[in-house]
Amino acid sequence: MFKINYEDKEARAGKLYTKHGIVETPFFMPIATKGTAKQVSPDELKLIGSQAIIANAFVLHLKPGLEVLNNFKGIHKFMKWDKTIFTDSGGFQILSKSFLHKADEKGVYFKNPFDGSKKFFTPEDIIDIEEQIGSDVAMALDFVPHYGNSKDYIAECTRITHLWAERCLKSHDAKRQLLFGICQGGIFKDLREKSAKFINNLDFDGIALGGLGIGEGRENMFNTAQIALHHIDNAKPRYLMGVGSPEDLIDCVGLGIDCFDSRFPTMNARHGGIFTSQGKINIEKVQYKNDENPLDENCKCPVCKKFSKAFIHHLYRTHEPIRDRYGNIHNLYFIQNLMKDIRKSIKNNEFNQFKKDFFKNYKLNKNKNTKFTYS
RNA sequence: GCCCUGGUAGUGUAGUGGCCUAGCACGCGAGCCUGUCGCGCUUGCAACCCGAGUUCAAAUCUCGGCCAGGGCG
Repeated sequence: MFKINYEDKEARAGKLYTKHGIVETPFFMPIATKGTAKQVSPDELKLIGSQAIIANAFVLHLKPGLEVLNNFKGIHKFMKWDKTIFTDSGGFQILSKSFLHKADEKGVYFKNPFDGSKKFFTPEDIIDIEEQIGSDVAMALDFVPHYGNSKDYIAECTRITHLWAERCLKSHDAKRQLLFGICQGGIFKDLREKSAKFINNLDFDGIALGGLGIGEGRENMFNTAQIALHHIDNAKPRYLMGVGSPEDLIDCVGLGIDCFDSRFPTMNARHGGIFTSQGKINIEKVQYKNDENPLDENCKCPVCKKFSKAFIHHLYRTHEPIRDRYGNIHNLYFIQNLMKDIRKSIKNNEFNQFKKDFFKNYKLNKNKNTKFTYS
């Protein structure tokens, strides 16, 4: 169940009710594909302000496997996270050469990257796995095309996504967990509209926008999200999968998105990219060698409370493993704090002013439309 | 004093006459990362100990010097 409590133009603040608690929206989920956020413990995630995380059903089904998870009566008790857990279906792994063997409208042939074995999964299989894992919110299996695939191909992926969506819904036990559907369509207006309408018309508990943030660039992403949102019920929670960066989160909340997840904060942290109120910096640069200030002057995270830029810089330069923890904790805290501020500003009807103030200080990267490819 | 061996980016190395405007790794600099298998990706910087020869052509061969390591006295 989802309830909107405040609206400020398109932006909304509300509550998503799940079996493991209420999630205040809009919110961001750290990624815990294998049942843990990289380098950060559940207790720390709570301190950081995370209300929910997202794990990966397909990956967990490979390791540790459903038998183990069933012995623990589900993922929550296994990983010791008693708040909300989403599970991604594995649809995104279709983009990955190391996972995908082939896919057609019957289902997906996934490779097990650990031992090379191939196995066929129907949408029903995936739903069954997600139910057994015991997440609070399951994601439907979708067929994610690469950015840059032909329109014909993307139309076909979208068609299959729709077939799968219906089958996921049909086989899903609504009493056990919430189920979100995912629209596709690439950045093609007609395909995206059609897909948003189709998924919206099914009885999902939430609607996700999939296949974005994969190289199309900010402008295409915003335009596409906006197009899709026109055809999605206002009352349903909207989830933009795979986003993202501080700047994208703010802008997308402004479009009316309630829910996000992304590896962006943690992946950046592992590569030296640190979020600050002035913009993203690379902590490995020499200019921080003697900098006694915290990573971000305005941050109250445990890392900023204690350490200097110079020390963190040193940890990165010397490849000390703990640098990943500090970087991840800071970046995740930065994002959770941002979401908290965003929620507050919506409640006070000051979202636009908040956004303006944020971008006054936050320097955007020069190259915003860099393409990258999954392998 | 004599003999041997070796001197290639900051470091470690590849290269024994033309394929070397010298390769690789680490380093240093710049950029990137968006439903994570990934301490990753892209790109730039930086060297043939010195001198004289041989040769159409030398990091590579010869001679002298300097330096380092080893052996003999």
